[in-house]
Amino acid sequence: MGYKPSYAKTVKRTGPRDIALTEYSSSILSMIASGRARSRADLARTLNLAPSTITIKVNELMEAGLISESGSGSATGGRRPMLLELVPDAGFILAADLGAHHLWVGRLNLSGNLLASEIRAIDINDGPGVVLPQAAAMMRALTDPAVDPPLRGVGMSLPGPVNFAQGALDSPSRMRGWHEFKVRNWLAEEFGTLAVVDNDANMMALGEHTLRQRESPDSKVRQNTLFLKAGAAIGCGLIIDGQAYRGATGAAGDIAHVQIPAAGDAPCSCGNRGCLETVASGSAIIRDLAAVGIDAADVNDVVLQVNNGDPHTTTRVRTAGRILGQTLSIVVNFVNPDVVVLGGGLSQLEPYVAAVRSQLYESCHPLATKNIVIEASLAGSQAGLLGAGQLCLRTVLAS
Amino acid sequence: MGYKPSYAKTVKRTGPRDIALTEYSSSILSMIASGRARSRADLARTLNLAPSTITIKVNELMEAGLISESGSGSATGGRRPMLLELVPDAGFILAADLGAHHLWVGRLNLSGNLLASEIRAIDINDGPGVVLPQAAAMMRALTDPAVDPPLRGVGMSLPGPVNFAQGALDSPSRMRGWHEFKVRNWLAEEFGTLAVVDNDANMMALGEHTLRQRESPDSKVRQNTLFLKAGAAIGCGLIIDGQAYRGATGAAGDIAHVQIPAAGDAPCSCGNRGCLETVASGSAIIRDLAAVGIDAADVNDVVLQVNNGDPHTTTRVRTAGRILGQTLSIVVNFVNPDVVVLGGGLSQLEPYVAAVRSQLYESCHPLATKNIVIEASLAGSQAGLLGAGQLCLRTVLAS
DNA sequence: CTAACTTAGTTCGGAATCGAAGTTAGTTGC
DNA sequence: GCAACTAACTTCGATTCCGAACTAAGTTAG
Repeated sequence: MGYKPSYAKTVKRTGPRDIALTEYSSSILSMIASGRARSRADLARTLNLAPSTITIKVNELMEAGLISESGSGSATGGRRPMLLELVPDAGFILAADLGAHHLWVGRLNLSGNLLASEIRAIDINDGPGVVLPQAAAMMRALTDPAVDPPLRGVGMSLPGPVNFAQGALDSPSRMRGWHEFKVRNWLAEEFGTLAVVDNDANMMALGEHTLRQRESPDSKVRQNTLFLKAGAAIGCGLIIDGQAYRGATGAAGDIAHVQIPAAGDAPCSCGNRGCLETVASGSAIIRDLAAVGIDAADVNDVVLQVNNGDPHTTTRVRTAGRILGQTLSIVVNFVNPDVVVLGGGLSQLEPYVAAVRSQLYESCHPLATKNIVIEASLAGSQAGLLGAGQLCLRTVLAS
Repeated sequence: MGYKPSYAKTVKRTGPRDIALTEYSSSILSMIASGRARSRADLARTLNLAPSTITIKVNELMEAGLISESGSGSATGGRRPMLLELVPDAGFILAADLGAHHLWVGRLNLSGNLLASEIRAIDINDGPGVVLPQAAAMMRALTDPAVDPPLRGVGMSLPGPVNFAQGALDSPSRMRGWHEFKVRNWLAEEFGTLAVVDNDANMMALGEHTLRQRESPDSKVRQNTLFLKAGAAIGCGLIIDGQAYRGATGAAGDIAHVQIPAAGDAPCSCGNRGCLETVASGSAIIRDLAAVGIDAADVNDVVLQVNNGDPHTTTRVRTAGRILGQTLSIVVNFVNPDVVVLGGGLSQLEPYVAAVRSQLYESCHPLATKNIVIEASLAGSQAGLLGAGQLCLRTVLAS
């Protein structure tokens, strides 16, 4: 056979009608799905293609039943654009957000909208042999083979360091039995479809970023987002140029296990001592509250107590925010993002967000905070599920 | 009028022969100049174009006198590639590396090779009105209008935070008179050509990265480089995907003014207290040595003393390296680069490099140091000049 | 040393993309 | 409420770029 061009540009695609689509067709689908472009003119700008080319491609995709027009947008001094969307029932995506103690699954249409979801308490330490079949069953419960459009892919968010290329966790702490278990392959075989897995912070970052892009498609310049997940644990996801940045070995975004002076030599789940996570995370707060006789089972309890005005808890949360802000400022200085988003359970607390924000403004170089936006997550607890769906969607549409 | 396509693909280019070159022609020139591709087959892979297209483009460029074949490379199991290079005298580039106390200028051919250079002591605090004309005169001294090929561009490395879009410094400490002075515009007007300026750490990072790419064109995967410049001051440049990463406001890479415990509340030139730079920089070492009666005028003196085996200085240098390594580990964990390069005067000292390296291995997450390379700069003191030339070259060839 | 394989580069017809000019449909300012 | 402007989208001929098949020139294994 010999000649296998890596620059191949023509791909076959199965869909409502089998039709040959060119390279750019999948980019177009990706752009529409992720909200990076909403009209033909948008597409021409974003993909750097001639408007005439876009017309042809869009017509092909519409004839193939993959996209459709969905009314017109608002004018900006000229003719108003025709908005485009993926035909919602040309297929669907299943997504799962796996935490230490919860399993949240959802179903999304090809526009990346969450249509249904289900949550259940689990113990991650039961290992993949128990947890993954549970997840699969819950996801299947959201489908009905008799009437469903085709399943296009499955995405899963995992609460530990993920080797993205392998589709597996790499030495996660507090996740017995998961080390190097090929989660992605398992999902792909189980559902007989494309699957993607990534670290929860990355997924949440992507989910949040996509949501923000859709909310304000005008401000297309804000493409560098730093997402900090502060729940029971601390994690960080980075979006550079609209895409998840994973670094050389997929470890990028680690910030929880930085040694900080305020932590003294408190032992950390990672095996080291004095990590940020032993002071600024939800677990650390809960531990410290227990020491003074205040009972909180999980981060939600902490949130409740602060909302009820408990002064001790509020002070502790504020301290955690300030310390996190100090460490985060190093990273913000270095990465110089457009947006810093605070997610995870603690981000629901205004005192926490305020503490992080003010500490960032104090500790960062003025140039780094010049036009920065520091806000709590818009996606909230859905961020992980949305991100897992979004990453899956992008992968599906790009393949 | 009216229709100004931003996706325009056909550009005119002045050269030995005026000829219309397509979009890809400039990419080809860039790739060859930066060493990212050395043969037609390389170009096809790197640019994701069909080999046939490359043939056509390369022939055009050769007819236009911009590139030429330069012998054949070594075979890897098949026919050996014909190496391509920019015709050295189709033009040249001037570069300048400006420091607090030195001004180093150089002349490069279109292959990015340094052909001649000149260094002089200056005082940056004389301001742009004095220093820039000096620089221009020194650069002119490297040219001979009678016999030279055309000057294609000028690049300058600046020792402070640069707003890249503006081409000016933004609130540099210890650089009286430079704030918001439009250095790039000044150079462009002075030489009547394209000009680029950037922060010294970014320039050095690019110079080093380019050099490494040429040394081992086989390992094309190492595209994420973190370059740490440790001289009198500390700076950091980041190469992501082969290109300088500057962040939202051009402030990316700042690491010198992180507050660290070891610094206590030592005052820093930035106005804050307790910055990394007050402990781990060359200036800090010189200051501390003076306090115990050891005289060192600049970083070179420190280097000499360590090489002469002065135990006190060596210990101090090792301490600086360890402290730097601690802070750097936060960034290395977060960015997860393929390569960490140590540059600047202190990087000539094996004890310094060893201290940083061992501290990084100790403090970083194992996943982040899995395949990492931590080395002293190959470009050495030329890094800044090479980088300034390289960035200029890339800009020229891409325009 | 030959056969099988691998990699580099070329040729040429056909398909994909472009660019200019035009149409449609708004906004803005007087 | 009209003229001038701006933006979105389409049409169609001209051009570019691709892909398959080919030549060229090496390596490897028996």
